[in-house]
Amino acid sequence: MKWTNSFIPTLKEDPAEAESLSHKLMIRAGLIRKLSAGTYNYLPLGTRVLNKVINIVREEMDGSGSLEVLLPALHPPEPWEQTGRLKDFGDIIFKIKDRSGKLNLLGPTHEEIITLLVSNEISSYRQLPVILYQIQTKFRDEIRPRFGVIRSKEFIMMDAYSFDIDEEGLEKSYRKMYKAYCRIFDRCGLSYHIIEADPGLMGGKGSHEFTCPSPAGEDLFIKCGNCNYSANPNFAPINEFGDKSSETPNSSLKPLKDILTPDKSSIEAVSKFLNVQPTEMVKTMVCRTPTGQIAVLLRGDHELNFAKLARLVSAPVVELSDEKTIEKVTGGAMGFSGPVGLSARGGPTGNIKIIADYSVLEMKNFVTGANKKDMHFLNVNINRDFKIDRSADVRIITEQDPCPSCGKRMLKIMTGIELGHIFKLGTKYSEALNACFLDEKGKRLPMIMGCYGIGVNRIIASAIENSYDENGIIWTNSIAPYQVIIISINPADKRIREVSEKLYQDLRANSIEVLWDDRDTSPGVKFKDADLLGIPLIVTVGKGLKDKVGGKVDIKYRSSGKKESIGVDKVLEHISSRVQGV
RNA sequence: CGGGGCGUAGCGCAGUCUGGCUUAGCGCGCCUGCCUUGGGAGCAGGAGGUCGCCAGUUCAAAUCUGGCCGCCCCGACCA
Repeated sequence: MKWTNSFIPTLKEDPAEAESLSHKLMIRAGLIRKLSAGTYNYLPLGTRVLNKVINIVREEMDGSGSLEVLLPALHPPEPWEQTGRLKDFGDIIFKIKDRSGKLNLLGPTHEEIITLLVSNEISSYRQLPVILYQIQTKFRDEIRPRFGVIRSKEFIMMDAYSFDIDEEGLEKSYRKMYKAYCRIFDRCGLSYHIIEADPGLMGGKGSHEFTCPSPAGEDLFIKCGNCNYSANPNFAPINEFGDKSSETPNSSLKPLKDILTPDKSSIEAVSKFLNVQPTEMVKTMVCRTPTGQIAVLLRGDHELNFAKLARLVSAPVVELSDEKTIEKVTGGAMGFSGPVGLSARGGPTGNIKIIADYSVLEMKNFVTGANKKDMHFLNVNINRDFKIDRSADVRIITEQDPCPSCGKRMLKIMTGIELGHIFKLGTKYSEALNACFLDEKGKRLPMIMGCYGIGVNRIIASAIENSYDENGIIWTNSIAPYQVIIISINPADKRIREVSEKLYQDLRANSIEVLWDDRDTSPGVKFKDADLLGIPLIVTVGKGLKDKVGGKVDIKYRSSGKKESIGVDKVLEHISSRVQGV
């Protein structure tokens, strides 16, 4: 492609609308332009990269034995009602009405639709297993789209779904996808972590996130510096009865005392006011479950992990109670809750359960709310001042905790971009939508499902977040929009034009993707744009042609910055050997 | 949805506090011509703006007031 025939609007300055690095560079290099918050136009260069990524995804999915399909983006609401997810997803789903007034959804994901399809068409164990995938636009009415294409309202997803006759089959399908995902991200040149994760709204029991570390990421994960264990903090168990840093060695139990704390309701405010550390305080969080209210006790500096709590009490969702309920349960104002006296109000072991995080067990003489406005207790102690129903691991892991896998205290909390997520679903959807098969004995059984998603647009943003310098993007060969860019220093010069043209045609004849910057503009502009675009090989045709020994052109490698001069007669072969085998 | 910020030419911004001194500016980009060609050249000429929208205050509004819309950031939320 000749630059003068293309449409590559580059910008000298950072756009005001962009904050994250990949977002700025994608706009500056002419890959994308915003249409509205959370929707983007892909320009020719961006589309080329997108297609490169899609091709890699498709090759690897096909290679894994999965079959490509294409499902509608427009969904009837009924299957979503059947699985309960119309309600669970809530406002995330775009809802539109057709001319007859019937509700339609824009698909945010396709478990329901694919399960319905398979349920109608597959009925025998002989037809299983099967893995179907598609590469298609998804719609999600995000609360806050951000970071350009990293979180947008409309995005391209590769979503795959496996159907098996038993758990063993699911395990095999899951491994296949796991491996295919690794190959896809490897080929795209991304660094990524594979993280044990919580299935969340998808349901099921077991999932892994593929996350690219980046400051523009919204996902937190923990990583062990010793054994490489990675997990979502919401998922990581804390295999320890307490945290040694909070031990109060041998201190005798001091007498319980109340103290006025006017308007000091947060841990931070009380900590300052009473001059005690948050680690010496216990916070009491009143939570609502389908079966009743729970008071959860946590050390002041810890955070409640709702997912763990939900699993503990076998509830689908656990939420914080509202202010009125809290006042009813504790008899005091919100922000001044505490465990002391709860027994009289239905605590152990009446209808209000008290659950203490393990770390609270080792605490002595701590501070809690007094269930009275503007009042706290000092020197509170378990068993002496109140009883608990049970202790458990219900908090979010911190960097100070031991690794769940190796036990060493070398955890780091990192941020990353979630590139892909794979789930073992089980029978949640097949049961709800009646996707069953007959086994060899003629017994009717629900199919065992897995689902697997990749954010295709996020691969592009992540690749840039992974690889750039102060001058622009540095593409890896496999997803670069072009392999080679030819800069003609002065296209009006006859010799330069002829040599450039011949090289351009020769490269094309050899199926090498080449962009020829044939613009009549000053050399600096072309060098800057070439760096900004990040094309791996930059070939400059200019004064090197006057070399005494014979005409030469210059090659610069974008990633290393290394330069070399090559004779005009050898340059085609030279470039071919660099570009092949990518 | 709560908090904060922004909206002036294709892009980046000044002007708004203190209404009139502007025919609404600057840099980049764009168009024409000349010139130049190894790291965002130079000279000359030129095009391009309902100052987000609506209403109000005023002799007078980019500037003050009210409402609305859009965009960005933080939070909550989210596969």
